Amino acid sequence: MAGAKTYHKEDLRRDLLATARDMIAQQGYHTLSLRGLAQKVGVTSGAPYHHFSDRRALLLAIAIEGFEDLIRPTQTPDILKLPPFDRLVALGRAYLDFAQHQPRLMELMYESELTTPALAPELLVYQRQGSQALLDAVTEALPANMLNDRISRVVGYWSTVYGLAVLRNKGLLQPHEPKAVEPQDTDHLVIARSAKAALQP
Amino acid sequence: MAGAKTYHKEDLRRDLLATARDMIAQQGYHTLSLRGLAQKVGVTSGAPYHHFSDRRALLLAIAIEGFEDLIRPTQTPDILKLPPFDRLVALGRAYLDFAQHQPRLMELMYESELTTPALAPELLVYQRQGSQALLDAVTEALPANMLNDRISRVVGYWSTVYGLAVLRNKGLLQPHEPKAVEPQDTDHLVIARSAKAALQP
DNA sequence: AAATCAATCTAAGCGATGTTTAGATAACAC
DNA sequence: GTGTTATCTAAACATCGCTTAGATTGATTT
Repeated sequence: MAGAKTYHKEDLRRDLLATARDMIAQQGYHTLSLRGLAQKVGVTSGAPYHHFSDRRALLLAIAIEGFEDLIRPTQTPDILKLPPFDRLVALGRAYLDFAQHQPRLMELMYESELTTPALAPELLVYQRQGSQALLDAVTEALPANMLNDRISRVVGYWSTVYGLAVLRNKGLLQPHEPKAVEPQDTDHLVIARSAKAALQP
Repeated sequence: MAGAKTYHKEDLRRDLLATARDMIAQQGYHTLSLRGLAQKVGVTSGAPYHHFSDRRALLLAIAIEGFEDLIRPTQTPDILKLPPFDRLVALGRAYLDFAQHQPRLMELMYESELTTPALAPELLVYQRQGSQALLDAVTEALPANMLNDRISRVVGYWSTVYGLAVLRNKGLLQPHEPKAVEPQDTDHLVIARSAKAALQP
């Protein structure tokens, strides 16, 4: 009897994740309480502990879902078949799009107590995977005579993309700009320029 | 009788700030509890509320102290008298040095619940002030024929510096680098390159 | 100098939270 | 059907932020 109100919930774990994700998308992970979540799902406060060892584990699961959503588009044939330079620009834009549409999720993925001071080791893997496609594209786009300078160029491009994504969400990109040009309009300029800077001598 | 153990503490507010700053520097702001702090200072749990309206206010005071430490070196004559290009590189390095030496404080200043989702408006002023010297230097260093492209160049340089500072603290700059060149060694390379990229056509 | 007053602290408690435990209920295997 | 296991409820515990009432101190006033 799917959907009927039973004592046993059909799939409480999935309900918890989906509802928590919605709540986080609205008000951030800080204010999410397991008790409030349980109440919203219609279950007592002890029930979630049969599906997650603690609050941290639930947040971790949601963060990992977020990374999968972030990484998936970077592995499509559409992206992979692009020439290296076009690919790294496309990846940068994809990263920025994700950050712009899921700002609260980004906080959970990169700035939450899951990552600092004691990082969940599982999450570090995903954090690195999240930028790997970007880094590979820079390396592949580099002419052979610059490969020895590879690291600083990779670091430079990745830093620019991440900094741009985060600072925009924090509202720190228009400090006292009177004729405020929207950063969205300058994204591709910044990305293209830093991509060029990563490749040119 | 300074230092004598009196009922009235000499300057509890200062003690609380100093001790809290130490605790945050060690384990981050997440795990800081007012009760634990009060106990460490040797006072009951209600005492801090005579000096700070709530936990948030104490964290805010510490964050603001941090911004003052971050901003002060950017306003010295030594820095201000540098030519624009040298100045913006020096400012970038100063920013990175601060982040490297105070990683937990950086989290409080830029990634804590003070800043998201409901930002303390006082803090936004300091956050913007923290990058203002950087932005000014880029603008001043720009030749007249590029001023119309000013915003994207300023945004690009600031994003690179911030991204580099934060990603290094998160350990996200050496993903699977076998012969791991320390990011410290590439800082000036990255900064100099992004500074150049911000200025050149 | 004595009395008054405001500031600061303690002691105790409230409400909310994360988490655990014991026991009831439902789904399922045999 | 019977027994087993997973899942939920109900209740409780510890901790935390924060408030209140009252005690103690230092300063001010007279």
